Amino acid sequence: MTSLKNITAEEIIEQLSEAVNEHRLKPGAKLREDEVSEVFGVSRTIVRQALRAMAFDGLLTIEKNRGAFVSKPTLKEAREVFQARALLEPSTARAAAERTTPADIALLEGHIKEEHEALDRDQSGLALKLSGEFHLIIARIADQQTIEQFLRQLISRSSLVIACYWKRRNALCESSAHHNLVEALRNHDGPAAEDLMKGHLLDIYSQLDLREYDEGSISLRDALRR
Amino acid sequence: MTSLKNITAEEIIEQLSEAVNEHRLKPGAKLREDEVSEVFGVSRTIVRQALRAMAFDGLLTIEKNRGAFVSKPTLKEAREVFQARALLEPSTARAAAERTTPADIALLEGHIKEEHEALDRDQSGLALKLSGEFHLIIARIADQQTIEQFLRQLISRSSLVIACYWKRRNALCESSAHHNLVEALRNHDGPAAEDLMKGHLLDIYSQLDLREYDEGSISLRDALRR
DNA sequence: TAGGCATAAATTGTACACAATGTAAAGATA
DNA sequence: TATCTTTACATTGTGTACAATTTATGCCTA
Repeated sequence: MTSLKNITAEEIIEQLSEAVNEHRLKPGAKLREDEVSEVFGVSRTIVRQALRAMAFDGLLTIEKNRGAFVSKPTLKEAREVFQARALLEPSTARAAAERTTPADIALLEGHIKEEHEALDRDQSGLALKLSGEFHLIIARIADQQTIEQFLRQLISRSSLVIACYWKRRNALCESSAHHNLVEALRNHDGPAAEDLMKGHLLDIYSQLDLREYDEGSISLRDALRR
Repeated sequence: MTSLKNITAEEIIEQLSEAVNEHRLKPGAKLREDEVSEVFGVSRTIVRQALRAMAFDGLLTIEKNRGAFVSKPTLKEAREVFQARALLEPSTARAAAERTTPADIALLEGHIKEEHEALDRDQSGLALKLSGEFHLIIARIADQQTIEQFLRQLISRSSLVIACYWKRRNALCESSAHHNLVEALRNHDGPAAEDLMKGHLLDIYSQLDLREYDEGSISLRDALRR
């Protein structure tokens, strides 16, 4: 797959991040340094760089002397991720609408097509990754690199949130939200794009099961006695 | 100052970040690994961890094989930083207003007092750092850790922007913006807090000199002939 | 003297060895 | 048998040596 020479830390980050975003690596999974270094054929030094970088993005959690694990967002973090997205993305969509070019439209439509194909093949992980990329492209169209970087983190974390809190496990629903957004962008209709994005995020949020539950050790005792 | 034993990467990050935020380390300054490791009495391994972490926050820029430099924001980055803050901070201030406790008010007022004292002593770097922390405290009051982390980055970068693009060099103006914000928080007046924050950010932004300028070698020739 | 080339010095990048820590297994004691 | 202790193993953390690269220096030539 990857040519065996000179794998950089960035390439490892890329591949591991993709695996997390596609739910091939699930929250809680441990990434042993030796294992990763063998897989990619590099020294632990490079692997450590990659793991630390991913920890900065919130994808991994590094526990001292214990190792790197795919992050498990808490309920609070899950809510915060979508609250932050709700602040950043609608305005960004509006800004994008005012700058969208025909080439951008073509790119977005190609992306939507790939999403549909992935869903048809029951590759829900791939579809989820593509769906996240769709949001990133909008930030790129808006030509907002700073916001794009924050969104990259937030969207990756959203993938973790979905892995942990999605209501109906195997049903990643097909919606026309992305299609409608592209229409608004094509028409350079900023306010519409903003509203659609706002609604789209609320829609995703509403499909998460973010009810409180007991995490305390007291309920553990109860759970074990049946 | 710091006890000489077991300095961690986090402590180095803390101290170097503070130096950048207070403009003791200016944009473009180089941080040699050997030098830093001698100053803190640790090995290069630890220093590299710290430098990389700061690069993730945008405080430093690491150029391959050349080293770590305090970042110089471009005009575009400067604008983006304040555009991002404009999206995040007003809403956060409103949320904070609804949760502010008397203890929070006391903390904020103490902070403002320190700011004034620093300005009176012409410690503009210190005043700037304190001013940034004020904004962070509001995010903390709002109990939004995710946004707080983004803001931490944005505020540090704002410090770099101010170092590069502030109109009147030695005049960091005393304003009542922070005081007015505290009043809104004390009254649990969310909408007022939101508006005040919006205006405050615009105010800072307007004091930056973000006009386009020629960076090409052509204008250099002109600049030298007088 | 200015420019370019070769060499030497300084600095960063990487691999690896060893130390520190955590984890699992085996044994002892009640 | 259950629990605690001890021991061995596995894994991460850090310092250091060396390689790769950049930067500075001196020399040569036109």
